[in-house]
Amino acid sequence: MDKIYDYKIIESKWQKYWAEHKLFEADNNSEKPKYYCLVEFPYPSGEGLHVGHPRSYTALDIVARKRRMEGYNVLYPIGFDAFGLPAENFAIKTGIHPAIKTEENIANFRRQLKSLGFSFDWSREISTTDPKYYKWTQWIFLQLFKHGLAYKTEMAINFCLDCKVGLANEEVVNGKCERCGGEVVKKTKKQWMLKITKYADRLEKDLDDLDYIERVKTQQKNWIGKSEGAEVDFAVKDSNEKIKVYTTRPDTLFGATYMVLAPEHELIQKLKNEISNFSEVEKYINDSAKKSDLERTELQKEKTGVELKGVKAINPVNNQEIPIWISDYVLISYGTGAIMAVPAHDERDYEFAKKFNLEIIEVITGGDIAKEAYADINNGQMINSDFLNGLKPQEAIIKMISWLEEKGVGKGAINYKLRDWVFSRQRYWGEPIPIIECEKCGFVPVAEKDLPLKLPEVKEFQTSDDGQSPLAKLTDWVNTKCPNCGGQAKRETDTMPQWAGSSWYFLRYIDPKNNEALADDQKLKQWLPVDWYNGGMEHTTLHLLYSRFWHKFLFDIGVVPTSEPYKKRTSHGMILGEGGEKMSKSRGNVVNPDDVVSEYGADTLRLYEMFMGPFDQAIPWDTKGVVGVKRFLDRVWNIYNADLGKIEDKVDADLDVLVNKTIKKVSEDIEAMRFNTAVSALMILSNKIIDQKSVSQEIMEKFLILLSPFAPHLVEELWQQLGHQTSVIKETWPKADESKFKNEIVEIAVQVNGKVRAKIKLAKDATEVEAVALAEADENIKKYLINQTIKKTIFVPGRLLSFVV
RNA sequence: GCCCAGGUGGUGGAACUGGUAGACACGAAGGACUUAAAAUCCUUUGGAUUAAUACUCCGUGCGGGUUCGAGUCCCGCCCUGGGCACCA
Repeated sequence: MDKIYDYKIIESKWQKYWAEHKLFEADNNSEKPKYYCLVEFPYPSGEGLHVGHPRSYTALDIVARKRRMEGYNVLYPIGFDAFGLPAENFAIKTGIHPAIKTEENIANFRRQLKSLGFSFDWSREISTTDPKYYKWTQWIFLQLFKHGLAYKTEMAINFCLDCKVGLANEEVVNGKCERCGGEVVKKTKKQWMLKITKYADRLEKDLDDLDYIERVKTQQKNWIGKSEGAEVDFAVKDSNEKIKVYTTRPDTLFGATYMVLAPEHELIQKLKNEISNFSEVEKYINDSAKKSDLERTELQKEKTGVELKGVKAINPVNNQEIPIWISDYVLISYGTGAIMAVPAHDERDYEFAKKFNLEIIEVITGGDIAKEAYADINNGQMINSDFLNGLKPQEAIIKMISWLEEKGVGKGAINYKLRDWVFSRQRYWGEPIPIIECEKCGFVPVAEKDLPLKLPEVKEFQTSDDGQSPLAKLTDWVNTKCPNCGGQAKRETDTMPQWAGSSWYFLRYIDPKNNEALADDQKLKQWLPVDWYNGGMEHTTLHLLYSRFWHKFLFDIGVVPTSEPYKKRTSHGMILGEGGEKMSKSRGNVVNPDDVVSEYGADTLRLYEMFMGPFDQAIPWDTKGVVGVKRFLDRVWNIYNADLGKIEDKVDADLDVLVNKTIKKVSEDIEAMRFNTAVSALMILSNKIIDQKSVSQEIMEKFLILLSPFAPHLVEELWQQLGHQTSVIKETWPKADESKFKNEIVEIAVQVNGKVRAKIKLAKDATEVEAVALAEADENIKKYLINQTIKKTIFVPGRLLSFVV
């Protein structure tokens, strides 16, 4: 009687076995080389695991399992990033404390993750909401504060009207809130900020030495937005004031015919008395302040502005008097908040100058400035530019910068688009910011011995209408003594953003129970850096950038031994709904992993997600494809348990060649994240075994080892059936014997004038002479070669033979 | 507008540094088993032509080019997805 592949029994049996034998626990005292695999820990939402999660987790599970068999001491941990809005919103609706809901969700996630058989080291599980964990999140914040990298400032921030919460620039997408899609307006608020800009240079430069996929590197570089140029001072006529501008095109200085200040520029108020039309100017300033980010970017069709009448600026290169305007196309937050306008060679300035009839002076040849601005920096030569005339723009830049420096009116300068990180949230479910504000002493950190500063209990979780955190209502908690002078003081009531806990979690896995330090020095040295980190593209400019920043800071103060956290970063594509659209409850196309596991088994789900398509690409879910993969596993089971094959003591040259090729292919594909073709290679091998009706024990074992990272439960069961007492994890990953397929018989193409006219079979390492002889004997080839002279013969061993006649 | 990916059968996708396009899988069609169905197994499956799974022709978004040979390289376009966006 055939034995049935009962995946439910098999999968729970082996999950239990792995846990009981602690097979996946990383060893802190091992002689083996270490390997640290990391996946982004999930936010434990109420909906449970998404089928997208296992895509990433299975991929690195495969890597982790392969590394163990290659003799590494592997750390593959998991935890939960559990602070955040959904649990809080649920609390607002139901009154159930976020901690309770979060605990429940984590339990569900843990169950789901375990049901998929990932080789996580569960003994190191962490949650960012655990006070023993966030003690160290707060501790890092205090170090940032002590080193002047955390500061509170009044500034215009992005404020989501729906969430009633301040947002980091990174969290605003197309003028809308990244999380809820609500309208985002500018609001002036006192906010805690982190000086990530201080690290802009290193965050960009150090990317070069990292093994990150190229897309991630370019996205981070674009976000950091480094640009090189010059700062130039323009004097204000009859005044001691100067207008400092940043430009990437100092070569065009002779073409600067007017200046534009951002409406928020401080100089406008200073020059109040000299500006004859100040009421008009003031009106413009107020109008643009009212605009939301969305309006300001949407209204980009028509430029607006007002001239500051009564004041003029002086162009330092030619002492020309030029008008000063204000306009909201100049941003206060970039560069110096003021520009020199060169309408002939900048599109925006051109548009503005045309609208307000301002002078346009061409200083580079090559364009037609009667029609449009000519911004090409690589062509043309300088004109109307005194000492720059005749130079190419790139040469002119160098000459101009040294001229500016010589005259003391400017210098070479670098600018970044990156802005400081808004770190306050007026929310309950986050880490309290451990700062006390004392009337006398200012901002005083909570003493390190008093950490963690626990999140107090509240009755209401709602942010107040004036945008205050729910903590602000707890007067007993808020009013406290200054740790410094003992006087009356108030606690900070804002909490940290969700990105805080995830900025360092990979360090805690290394030593998750340590209460004396965020992790032990020796252990950090043992495990860092993370060797391979996989996660979503959506975290490239948020989590990934933030955690690199924190890590660099921790490195600078001697807490961690490496300047970068992650050696290698890869990214998985999204899994879309069956119609090719994003999975969402409203579309009703959500696939629940629990259903797939119960209907087809964990091994099928894992294998399907690896097989469905290129790992880094977005792919729609296809239940039919799941069925196909399940059939494959059924057949593998039936090789031994039904009559599809026999295990025999035999030598089979064909299978021996194929198994060695498969070893090579699967090994290489896993490293290159080509899981789909690795699975296909395994299918080809199994089809061949079934085709031959029998297989030797040795080849079957090699096949099972190759399959084991993908479908570990099934393989463990079969491994046991083959007579083994220990887990397949204890085996050694096989090496391909390339000599086995060196002189395999292959079919090669014979071309005449580039067209395939015949196929011939010969040994892979056959010589050209042998190949030509065989080809010329072919009837069809004869037809093409008759009455022709062969001009040239091209032979690619193992591939093709080509005659040119 | 700029910066990344990408465009291959009915579908998801393969194709090493330019070397047999369509691996593997899904779907479909036909057959076997079955009282029947499901499951399973076998065969076929880019298009045209054909008795033929012989030969030939066409075929990797479009138009050119380089080459004995182009899905792959070069030039010029079109389209899709993602990122950035008045960043001076």
